[in-house]
Amino acid sequence: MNKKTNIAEIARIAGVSTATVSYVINDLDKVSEKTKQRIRKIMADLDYIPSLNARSLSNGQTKLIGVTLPLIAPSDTTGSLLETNPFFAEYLGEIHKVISAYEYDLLLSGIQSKGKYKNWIKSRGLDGIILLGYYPTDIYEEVKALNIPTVLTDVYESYAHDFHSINTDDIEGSYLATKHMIELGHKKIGFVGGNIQESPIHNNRYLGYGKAMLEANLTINNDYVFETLTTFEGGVTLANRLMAGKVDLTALIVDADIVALGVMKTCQDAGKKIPEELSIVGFDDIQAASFTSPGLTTIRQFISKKGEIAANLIMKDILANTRTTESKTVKSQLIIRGSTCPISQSKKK
Amino acid sequence: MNKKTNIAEIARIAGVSTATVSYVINDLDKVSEKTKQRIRKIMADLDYIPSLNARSLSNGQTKLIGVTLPLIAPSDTTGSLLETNPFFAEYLGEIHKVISAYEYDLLLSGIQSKGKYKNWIKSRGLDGIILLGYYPTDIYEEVKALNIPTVLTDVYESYAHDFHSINTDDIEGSYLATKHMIELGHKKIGFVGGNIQESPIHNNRYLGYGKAMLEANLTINNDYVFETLTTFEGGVTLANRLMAGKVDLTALIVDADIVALGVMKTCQDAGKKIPEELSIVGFDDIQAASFTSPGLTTIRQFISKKGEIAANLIMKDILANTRTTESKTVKSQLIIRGSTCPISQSKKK
DNA sequence: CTGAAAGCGCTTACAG
DNA sequence: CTGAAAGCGCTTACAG
Repeated sequence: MNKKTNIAEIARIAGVSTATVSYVINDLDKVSEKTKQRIRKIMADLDYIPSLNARSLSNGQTKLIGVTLPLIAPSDTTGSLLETNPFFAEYLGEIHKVISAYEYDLLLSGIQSKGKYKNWIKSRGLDGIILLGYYPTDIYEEVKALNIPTVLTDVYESYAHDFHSINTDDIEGSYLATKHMIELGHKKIGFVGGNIQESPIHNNRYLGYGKAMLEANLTINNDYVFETLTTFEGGVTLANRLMAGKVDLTALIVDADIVALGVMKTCQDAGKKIPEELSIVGFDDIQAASFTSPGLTTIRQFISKKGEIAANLIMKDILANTRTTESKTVKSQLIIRGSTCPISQSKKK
Repeated sequence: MNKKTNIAEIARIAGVSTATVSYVINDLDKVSEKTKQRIRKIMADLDYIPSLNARSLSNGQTKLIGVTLPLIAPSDTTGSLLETNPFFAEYLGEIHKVISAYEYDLLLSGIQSKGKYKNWIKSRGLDGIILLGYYPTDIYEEVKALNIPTVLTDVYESYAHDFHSINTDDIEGSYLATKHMIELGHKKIGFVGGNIQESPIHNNRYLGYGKAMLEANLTINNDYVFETLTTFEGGVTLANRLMAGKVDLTALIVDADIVALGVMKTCQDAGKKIPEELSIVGFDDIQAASFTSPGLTTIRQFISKKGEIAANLIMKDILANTRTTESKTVKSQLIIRGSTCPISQSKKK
C-alpha cells in the first residue's frame, strides 16, 4: 500500500535533486529558505521520515550508545541482574534522559563472552559505550582497541585511566558512615563488606572504615570484619551468624544497602530491636532503604548523577569527535534515618 | 591504521565475489563447505565483522526491538520512572534475556509526544515494539498504522485486541487477596487503589475486592474505599489520613506494593503494630516487599513472565513475518508473609 | 556451486 | 544556491 517514501521520491516531487533534499533534512545552509520550506512541506505531507539506518551507513554515525551491565557469574544474565539490583534501573534511566535530548538512543546489553562483546559493538556500529562495573581485563583491551568514546563506572583498576572513569567517593562515604557511629558514641563497630581482597570498591569502603576508626583511636578488631555476598541473602546469613555467635557489637557499617536490609530484617524478625540493640548504616541509598521501619541510615550514592555524568562525557566526545579521558569522583552523603541511634540509648535495653 | 575491512576486501583476498562472502556470512547452502571454511578463516584472521547497519539497509531488518515505558505526566521522563518503579527493571531485563538469544537488541525509549513516537520507530526501522502500560489513544492509532509486530502490556481498552496483549489477572489477584483477609476472619476490610474510575487496571483490582466481599456477604462500605496516587508517598498520605480519622478497619487491601509499603512504614513509625493492629496485603510483589519486617503479604505478579511472553510473541511474528494478535493473561498468586494475621490475634491488642 | 550487478536510502565532495 | 554521481557495506534475484 504505502511503499516506503524515500529521498528520491521527495526529490522527484519537489523537482530538485536528492542532494538538495538531503541538505534540507540536515538543515544545511546550502539551500534557500524558500526551497527548504517547500520541501519540508512535501516531506510532511507524505509523512516522510528519513531512515537513520541509511544515514548511518553513509555518514558513519549510528547515534546509538551501548550501555553494558555486569554479570557476576557466567550463568547470570542482564535480566536477573536488573531484577536484583535496583541500582541499575536508576542509572539506565538517567543515561537515557541525557542522550535522548541529543536524539541518541540507548542500546542495552549484558556482557557477553570475550570476543563477542567487541563484535557486538562493531556490528552495531555504536558511537559510544558506557560500562557499569568491573569486568575481566580482556574486555578493556578489546574496548580500547575499538577506540570509541567509552566511560567506565566504578572501576578502580589502573587501566580505568585509559577511558572516562566515574567513581563514587567510596573511602569518604565509608568514613562518614563510621564517623557517624563514632559520634553517636559507639566503640564496638563492625564492618561488613563484599570481597574486600579482590574488589577495589569494597576495599575502599573498608579503608574508609579503618580511617575513621584509627582517627578515633579505636582499634580494628579482626573479629569485627565480615565478608558477605552483596545480596539480601548475604545479609540474612550474616545476621544469623552474628546472632548465633554472641558478637558484642553495637554498630555495624554495611557496605551495601541490600546487605544491610537483609541484616536488619533478619534481626527484627528475630526480635532484636533496631537501632536500640544494633545500629546499622548502609551504603548506596537504594529506594528500599527508605521503605523500611526504621528507615535505613545510609551513604547516598548519587547514582543518577553518575549516569548523567557518564552520558555527558560520552556525548561530549561524540559531538566533538575527540577521545579524551576524564576521571570524575562523585561525592557521597550521609543520610540519617532511623537505623542508627546513640550508644546511650542502646544501653537502655 | 585499520581501515575498516568490508565484504569486498574479504572477497578480494579469497578470490571470490562479494556475493559468495555474503552467502558465507548468512550460512546459506549455496556455497561448498570447503569454500565456506576458507572464507571463514580469512574473516577471522582479519577480525572482520559484518555491519548490521548495511545488512539492515538491504534486507530491511534491523534486529532491533523498541521497548517503551510509560510516562504519567508530561514532565516525567523514562529516567524518573525507571527510578521509581522497580517493576520496570525486571520487565526490561527479561525481555532482553529472550531477544538477545535471537541476536536481537533492545532499544529503550520513553513515550514521546504524539507524532514523534511513530517517527522514532520509523526512523530506526524497528522490527517490533513492546509497550508497557497505557497511553493516549492516538499512540495506538499511530502504532497500528505502522503495521509492525507489537505487544501491549497492561492495557485493557478494546483496541488492545488489535495487538498482542498481555495482562495480569487483576480481578483474580485482588479477589485472592481479599479472600485471604476474609479467611483470616476480617470483616472490616478496606480497599486502597489508584484511579479506580479512569484506570481499568485499578478498576479491575477493585472489582476483585468487591467480588470476594460479596461472596462472603460482606457489604462494601464506601467509607472503606480509598483512592491514592500509586506512589510510596500516596501510601504515606493515606496512612496519616486513616490514623487521624479513626477509621476502624482491621484489614487493608492495597492495590500496589509501593503504596502498601508507604502505608505500612507510616503506621509502624507511628507505633501502630503491623499486622496486629492492621493487616495489610499489597499487589505486585516488588523486591522491597520481602525486605521489610514484617514482610509484606502480597499478590505476586509474574512480571518476568510477562516480559518473557511479550518477547516471545514479538519474536514469533518477526521470525515468521506474520501479524497475529494474541491475548494472554498471566496468573497472579498470593504470597503470604508477615503483614497479615488472623483477626483473633488483632483483637488481643 | 559461484558471479555480475542492481539496489537498499541516504551523504558528500566536487562542480557550476 | 543547486545538481550529478560516487560511495557507505551489505543482500538478492538472476544467470550460468
